[in-house]
Amino acid sequence: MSEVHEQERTAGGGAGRPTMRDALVEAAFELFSERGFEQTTIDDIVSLAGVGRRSFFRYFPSKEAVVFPDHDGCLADMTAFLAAADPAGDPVEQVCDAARLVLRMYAGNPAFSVGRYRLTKQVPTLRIHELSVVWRYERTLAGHLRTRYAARSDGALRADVIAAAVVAAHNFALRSWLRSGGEGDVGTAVDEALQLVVDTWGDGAAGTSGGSSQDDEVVVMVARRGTPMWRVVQGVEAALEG
Amino acid sequence: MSEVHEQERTAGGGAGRPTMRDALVEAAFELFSERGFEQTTIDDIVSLAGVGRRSFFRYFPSKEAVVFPDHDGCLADMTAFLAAADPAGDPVEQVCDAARLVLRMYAGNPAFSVGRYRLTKQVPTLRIHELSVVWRYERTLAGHLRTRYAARSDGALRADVIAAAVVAAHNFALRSWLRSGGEGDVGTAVDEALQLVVDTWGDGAAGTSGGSSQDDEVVVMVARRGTPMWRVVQGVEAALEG
DNA sequence: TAATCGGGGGTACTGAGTGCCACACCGAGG
DNA sequence: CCTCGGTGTGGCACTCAGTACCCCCGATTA
Repeated sequence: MSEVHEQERTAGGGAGRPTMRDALVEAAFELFSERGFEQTTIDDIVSLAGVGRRSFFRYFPSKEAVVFPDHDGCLADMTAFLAAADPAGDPVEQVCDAARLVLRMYAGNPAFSVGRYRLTKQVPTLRIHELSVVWRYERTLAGHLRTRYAARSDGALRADVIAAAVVAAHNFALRSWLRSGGEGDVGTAVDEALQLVVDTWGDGAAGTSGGSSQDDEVVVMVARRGTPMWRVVQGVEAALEG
Repeated sequence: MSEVHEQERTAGGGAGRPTMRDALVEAAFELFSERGFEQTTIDDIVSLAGVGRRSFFRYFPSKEAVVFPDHDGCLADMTAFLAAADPAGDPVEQVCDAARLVLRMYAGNPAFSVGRYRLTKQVPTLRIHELSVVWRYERTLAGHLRTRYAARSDGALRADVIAAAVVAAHNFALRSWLRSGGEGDVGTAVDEALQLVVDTWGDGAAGTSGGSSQDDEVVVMVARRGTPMWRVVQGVEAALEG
């Protein structure tokens, strides 16, 4: 199911009819890659996707958001993962595993990730938007570490520093892989990078248990009446990916 | 001279007539604090400042940039500081000192910094813009560390991780101080926070020399014909602050 | 068939940001 | 004296992102 989900998210192909959200993402990337981000207007995207202009903003809060359609769901995944983490385990290992969730998302669609990287690298607006995405991941990791280090006097400081270090190490390996065009094994590269953080900040030798058992079959999405569509979709995506 | 510069930068007061840039910053903050950032239009700002609308964008590239009028100059200061750093010194200590340059800027105008913090905290657009500002600092620090760690096999990774850790520690102490309304000594708080980074990543016991001798009297600003005004201003500010 | 509800389309509007031109000022030179 | 080039500024018009509002259509229910 996870693979089908990934497929629908970016390519829109598969068995069923592609959703409007997928059609918008596909049309946007087609135009962005051929004529650039700033040279493409919302009207261009919606006319290619064959939908109304108003519908674009039902699924994406801004023009930049369509470039990162999967991060909202991944952030929710990370939050759920950390909430279910073993309270006795090494928190540094846990946030490293949480970061690996993001990596899996990138590695799941190498072509899409590399194309987005090339786009993001040369469009300042997208680079800034990506910063806000990364920032939310970092704050989520820091929040988890803060609760675990609550007993320490410098707990909050340690939490912020370790979260920043984990994100930096993760991004270092990820960007190196993206720069190479998606060649080689990202997984081990990220493992090596995160190892540096674990060696300096981790507990030392903790049991690598941390088993997470999520076996839910039914997904419930609760939202206020009037909630924008894109927020509902991200909630559903997050729930489905668990 | 540095103090006069700080004064002119935010309050516009002092001996000489306030520049147009200062008038715009002052008018913008007056309106932002009384009716909010999003409720204030560029027309409101320029009409209060008594200048034309077109002139605003001559000095600031966007509406958000007027909230951070001093960071461009501070970034140039940091770049110059690191370029003049002792090649034999502890690079971790050096980037910590570079981060202290940013702190000095905040501590130089507590009222302005606290007001901006309150504004930034509750306006998403400004929070994102601040992220891009912090990101440029972090990349500058990482660039310095990369050249110093070029010999190590994991030099680039270490550089990115340490830069992220320094920024996180710096921001931890700074935000705590800003949240308190500017009470207490930020300097020692940042020192304590950065000490955690130095203790884990620094050389251990290096000589605290790092003397920087900048005694230039003449400032030369070179720019292409047609360079936007705000870029020229940021260059001059950066040169004057050295 | 009428009523209701929710998703989608269309229209008009606000406001940020840009390009272009006109005007005012100022020093240099005929 | 007038002219010329350069520079800083204001004004006008334009594009486009994002939003508010209303209408249409299809599906469900009485």
